[in-house]
Amino acid sequence: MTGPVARAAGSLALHHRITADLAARIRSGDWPPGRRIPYEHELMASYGCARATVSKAVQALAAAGLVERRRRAGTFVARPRVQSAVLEIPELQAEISGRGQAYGYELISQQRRRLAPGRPDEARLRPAGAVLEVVCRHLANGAPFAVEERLISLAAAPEARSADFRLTPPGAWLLDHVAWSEAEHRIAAVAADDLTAMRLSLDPGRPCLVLRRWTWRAGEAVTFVRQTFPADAFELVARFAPGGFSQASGLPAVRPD
Amino acid sequence: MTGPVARAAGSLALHHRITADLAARIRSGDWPPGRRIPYEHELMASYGCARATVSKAVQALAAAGLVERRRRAGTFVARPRVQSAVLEIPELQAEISGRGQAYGYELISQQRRRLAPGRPDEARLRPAGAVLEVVCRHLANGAPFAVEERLISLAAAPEARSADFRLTPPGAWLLDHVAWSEAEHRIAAVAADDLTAMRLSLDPGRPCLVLRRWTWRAGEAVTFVRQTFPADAFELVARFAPGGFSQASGLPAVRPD
DNA sequence: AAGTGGTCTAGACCACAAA
DNA sequence: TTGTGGTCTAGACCACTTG
Repeated sequence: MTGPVARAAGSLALHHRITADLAARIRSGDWPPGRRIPYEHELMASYGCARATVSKAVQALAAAGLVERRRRAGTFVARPRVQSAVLEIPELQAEISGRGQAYGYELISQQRRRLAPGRPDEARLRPAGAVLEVVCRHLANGAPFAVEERLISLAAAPEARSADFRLTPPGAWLLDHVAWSEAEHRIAAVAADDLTAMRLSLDPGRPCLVLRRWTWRAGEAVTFVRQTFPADAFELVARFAPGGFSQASGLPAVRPD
Repeated sequence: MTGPVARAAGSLALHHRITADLAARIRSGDWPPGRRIPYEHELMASYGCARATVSKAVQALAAAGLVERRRRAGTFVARPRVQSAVLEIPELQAEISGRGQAYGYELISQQRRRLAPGRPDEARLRPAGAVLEVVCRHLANGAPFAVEERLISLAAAPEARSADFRLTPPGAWLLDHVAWSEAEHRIAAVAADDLTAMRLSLDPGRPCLVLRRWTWRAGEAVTFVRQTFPADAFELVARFAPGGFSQASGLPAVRPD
């Protein structure tokens, strides 16, 4: 019995406080992917509360995908996925291979430079910071599939200084070197400019899909990437179902085309 | 004291079973938006379990956005949002008004017809069903902003038979007449064909962003819509943050541009 | 004022996977 | 075998909001 509900200082429910505490340690990179977080009974002791309370807190992390729980083993920081299931923006290599096509990659240029504060896209990265600029090209069955222009903040990811992107696409490299993060995507249609058209073997003015993505870690911008696809080569898919609760009726067969 | 964990028949945890039960009633339209669902103590009696169990089940629905809970009032089926926060595809009227522009709407045509099984986009709707086809145009400050071609399955939404879309955009009408649903979006870039170019006051061949959306209710396709935007008029935004737990560090100022 | 949902506890049994 | 997380209970106090 009892349980006078020790109302925490911040007027925030205790289990919310615990969730936020743990999430902060994960997002900051303090607890890297794969690391085991404390057992529930340890968190009970740390926070001085019942097991149901810490359990609720950690289950919220699991529902958000930040951790994975395994019986008898413990709870571990999850490896970041490229995307949630809602907006599928796969790694291009996996996407092309999944189509049964041969994937090709070509580095076009790689250089250090300073940000151009005049460009609004770049302004979201740390102002006046040094960045690594990588321009590359993805091929499917030998045909240009996408051009990628990427900036990596060297302040946020100093390991990139010594990275070599001649063989490894920068997206794949970052997946292994940047912990959990927030991201924003912007998707637009544009007419190919002369340079892009040349790189994609298109006529200038032809429509292209442009995907821009900013990625932050702990509030600091890590990378900005702009990928340009020929209009007929790529289509983004986003599924949305409220609450993934098993529905006996079965989902529609959403696989044609 | 007791609590032998009455393992349910389906080998599914009781709170999961309850969540699925309630979600099914909501998605089927059995409980329409705004309807109050049973109080927790009523669910306790129905399922013969402790309050914590039904509470966990209903809180899962709330987390998924299917219901809204108000103290002292009860728990109510939420009105479907156009989109989750992850992929923001707002109603065009709200989007344009939000920019401080004048919104305009024009119906181009409205007619009943049968599905054309040859078109793969349409094939996802119930085969051989009768549909209402609505073509319309959205304007911002008097300039064409988007053309919309929509099919509404009359088998799934018979009320549409008597709807009048001369003044009301079909999207807004559907929001009030179709309950919770699943959706899929496909986003692509295309060159404007002659008809679309004329309707958007563009030169043929100019790039456009095309958004296609299929919506299902209880496994049955309700509507398909194809919206075409001039490339410079529209940009889709998708944010992704793992778990929206308050992070004391604060999110980056993601509002420039 | 009354009743809802929000939270917390102390204890218990269980399934399961790792050691 | 052991200990983790998964689940459930019976009871309690509280905040908030609505009638």
